[in-house]
Amino acid sequence: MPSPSPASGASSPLRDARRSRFTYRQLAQLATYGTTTPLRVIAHIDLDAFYAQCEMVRLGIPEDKPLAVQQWQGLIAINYPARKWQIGRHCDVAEAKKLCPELIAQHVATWREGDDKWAYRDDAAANIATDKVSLDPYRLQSRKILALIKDCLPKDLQKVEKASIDEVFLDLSAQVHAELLRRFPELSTPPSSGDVAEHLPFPSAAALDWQTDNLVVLEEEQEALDPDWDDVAMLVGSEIVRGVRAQIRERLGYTCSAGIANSKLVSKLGSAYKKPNAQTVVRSRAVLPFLTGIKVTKMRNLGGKLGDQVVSSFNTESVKELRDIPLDQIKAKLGDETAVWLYNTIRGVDHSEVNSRTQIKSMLSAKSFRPSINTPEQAIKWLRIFAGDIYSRLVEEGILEHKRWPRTINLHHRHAGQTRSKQSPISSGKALDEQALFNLAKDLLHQIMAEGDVWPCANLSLSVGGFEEGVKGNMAIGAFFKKRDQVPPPLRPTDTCTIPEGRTVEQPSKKHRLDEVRSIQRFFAKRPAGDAASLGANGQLQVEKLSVDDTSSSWLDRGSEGLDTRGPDTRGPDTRGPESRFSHDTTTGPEDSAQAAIYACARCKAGFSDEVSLQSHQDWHFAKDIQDSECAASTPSQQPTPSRGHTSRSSGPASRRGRGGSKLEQGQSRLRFG
DNA sequence: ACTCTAGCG
DNA sequence: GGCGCTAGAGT
Repeated sequence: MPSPSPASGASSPLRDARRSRFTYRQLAQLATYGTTTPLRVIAHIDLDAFYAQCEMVRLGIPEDKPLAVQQWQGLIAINYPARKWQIGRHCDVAEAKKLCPELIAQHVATWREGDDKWAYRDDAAANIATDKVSLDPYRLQSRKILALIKDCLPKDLQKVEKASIDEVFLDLSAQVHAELLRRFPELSTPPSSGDVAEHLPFPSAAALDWQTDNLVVLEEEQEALDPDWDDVAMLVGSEIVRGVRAQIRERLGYTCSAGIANSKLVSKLGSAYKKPNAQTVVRSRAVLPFLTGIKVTKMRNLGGKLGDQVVSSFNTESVKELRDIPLDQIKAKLGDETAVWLYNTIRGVDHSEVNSRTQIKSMLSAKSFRPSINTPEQAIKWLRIFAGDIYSRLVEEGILEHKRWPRTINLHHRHAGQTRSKQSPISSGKALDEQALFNLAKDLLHQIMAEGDVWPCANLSLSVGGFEEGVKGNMAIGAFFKKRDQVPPPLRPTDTCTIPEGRTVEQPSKKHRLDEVRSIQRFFAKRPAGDAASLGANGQLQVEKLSVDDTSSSWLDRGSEGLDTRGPDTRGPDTRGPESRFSHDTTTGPEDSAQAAIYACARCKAGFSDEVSLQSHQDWHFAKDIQDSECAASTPSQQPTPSRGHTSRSSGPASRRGRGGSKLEQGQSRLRFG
């Protein structure tokens, strides 16, 4: 059927059998990180046995050697070679050594009373009474990895959420969007009808090369469907992630696992699917079959009591069976909000946003006392250690440069099973040093002591929180979140701004279309030719045109510079002693390039220094308009709505605790490759 | 300001 | 199973 003439029955030019399922609008929404577009690409990256890897790298231990990280007599991380010996987190050191005599059990670093820095000590395990564990070495590595990840992605097209010390979410939508336009110029042609509801032409690529990715195996019928844009988008995302993982491996020596999917929910399950050192793609057509093989308690936010409640309410932990339960029945058990959330979750529907926030909100330093301590003098010694710990972390947060400032300090105390706390404000006016923190902590302790029984004390913790962003000489907040008639900030590419509806979008602007192109080239230019060919590598010309002066050093020549937001030399106590092999490239902050604005946006008056920036800014308006036009339809799907108000009944035992350690249990779909 | 619960690794 | 950590709701 070479004739390009009208699809027969369908009459509408918008719906044609030879057209994509997806519309121009849905494509455009990628550029603004719209959370409901089916083309969205989210990745979850999870470092393999992170603490253990940190020690392997630090100590220069060959990666096939079994190693575990020890905390007192227990183990808090076990690398994959050691897991072959059945060593798990439930083991203590003695048991583990019995299972595997060659096991290297490396104790975590500790702070020690009377010492002002943490250190790795041979005798730490024997000094539980005087030492407190320090996770600083891992935080430091976590930062470096995060910085590298950000460095691998185009500055203005990245959205990175630090989910924990060893996990990140990436929203790759905008980058994938740019790459799709580059590879498939036909996507840049406006819809012939002029209506963004028109369906896209079908992708010109016939077969997709998934390389080493794991794909969920599907029924033939499903697999036989031609790839549509969601598959292509996913493939591009997967290539990006493979590149990021390769960099982490090459530059820092860490392996990680990744999941690529349409949502945070599914991408996280994907990264856990195959470990270590692998990545799993869950295409949208594979979501339901994929989830079918997964226990409901493995899903995000269902690992705790809520999950137990679900299981006991419906007498199954199978996602497949839960899907057969009508919404009303779920509502009856869990309350409306939670029910709707669950109903969507077990269908892989999750529109939660990737927050481009890599900053922590509070920090805590704590110690459990075994045995309990009994005097103020003892407590005060610990407060000094806590203060030192927290201070060094505050320095890393940029407290010296007033980048971030904690508003409150809090002391918790446990006595006779009861916990009490006191908190007080931290003045933002005066200097905050270790001594000041210590003094505040002592005050709080005195308040607690004045109010009741304190001894014996089983636990003390000091925390600071309520961080505010830099105040001094920094107009960030006021400038960006001021007026109702919100305009996109003209000069800062990665900041978010709220638009009137209260949603946030990121606005690409300024010189960064160029960075973007460059950075995409990084990924695809140095790839074996076969790879791009499978997708039909067009769009090259366009890139050539855009990638003008590439005078700056190639990313390959750079370390993680320019990304870490710390100022120079704000490191904690780190490289100490010969055993410490973490390297610490000192980094410089991002430079501000103030530019003269000679091009103005007609719509919002934002100024730009060159035509390309202006164009890219107008693209943003275009995409945002489309997103806005979609507002009514979009559900602001959210958190699990922790069954607060209506939990009521039978929060019964359920005592599920599946904790079996088996990872790929029951009927999960098999994987096609390795 | 303070307490409590939850979730995760 | 405990510990260290973070977040957020309720009051």
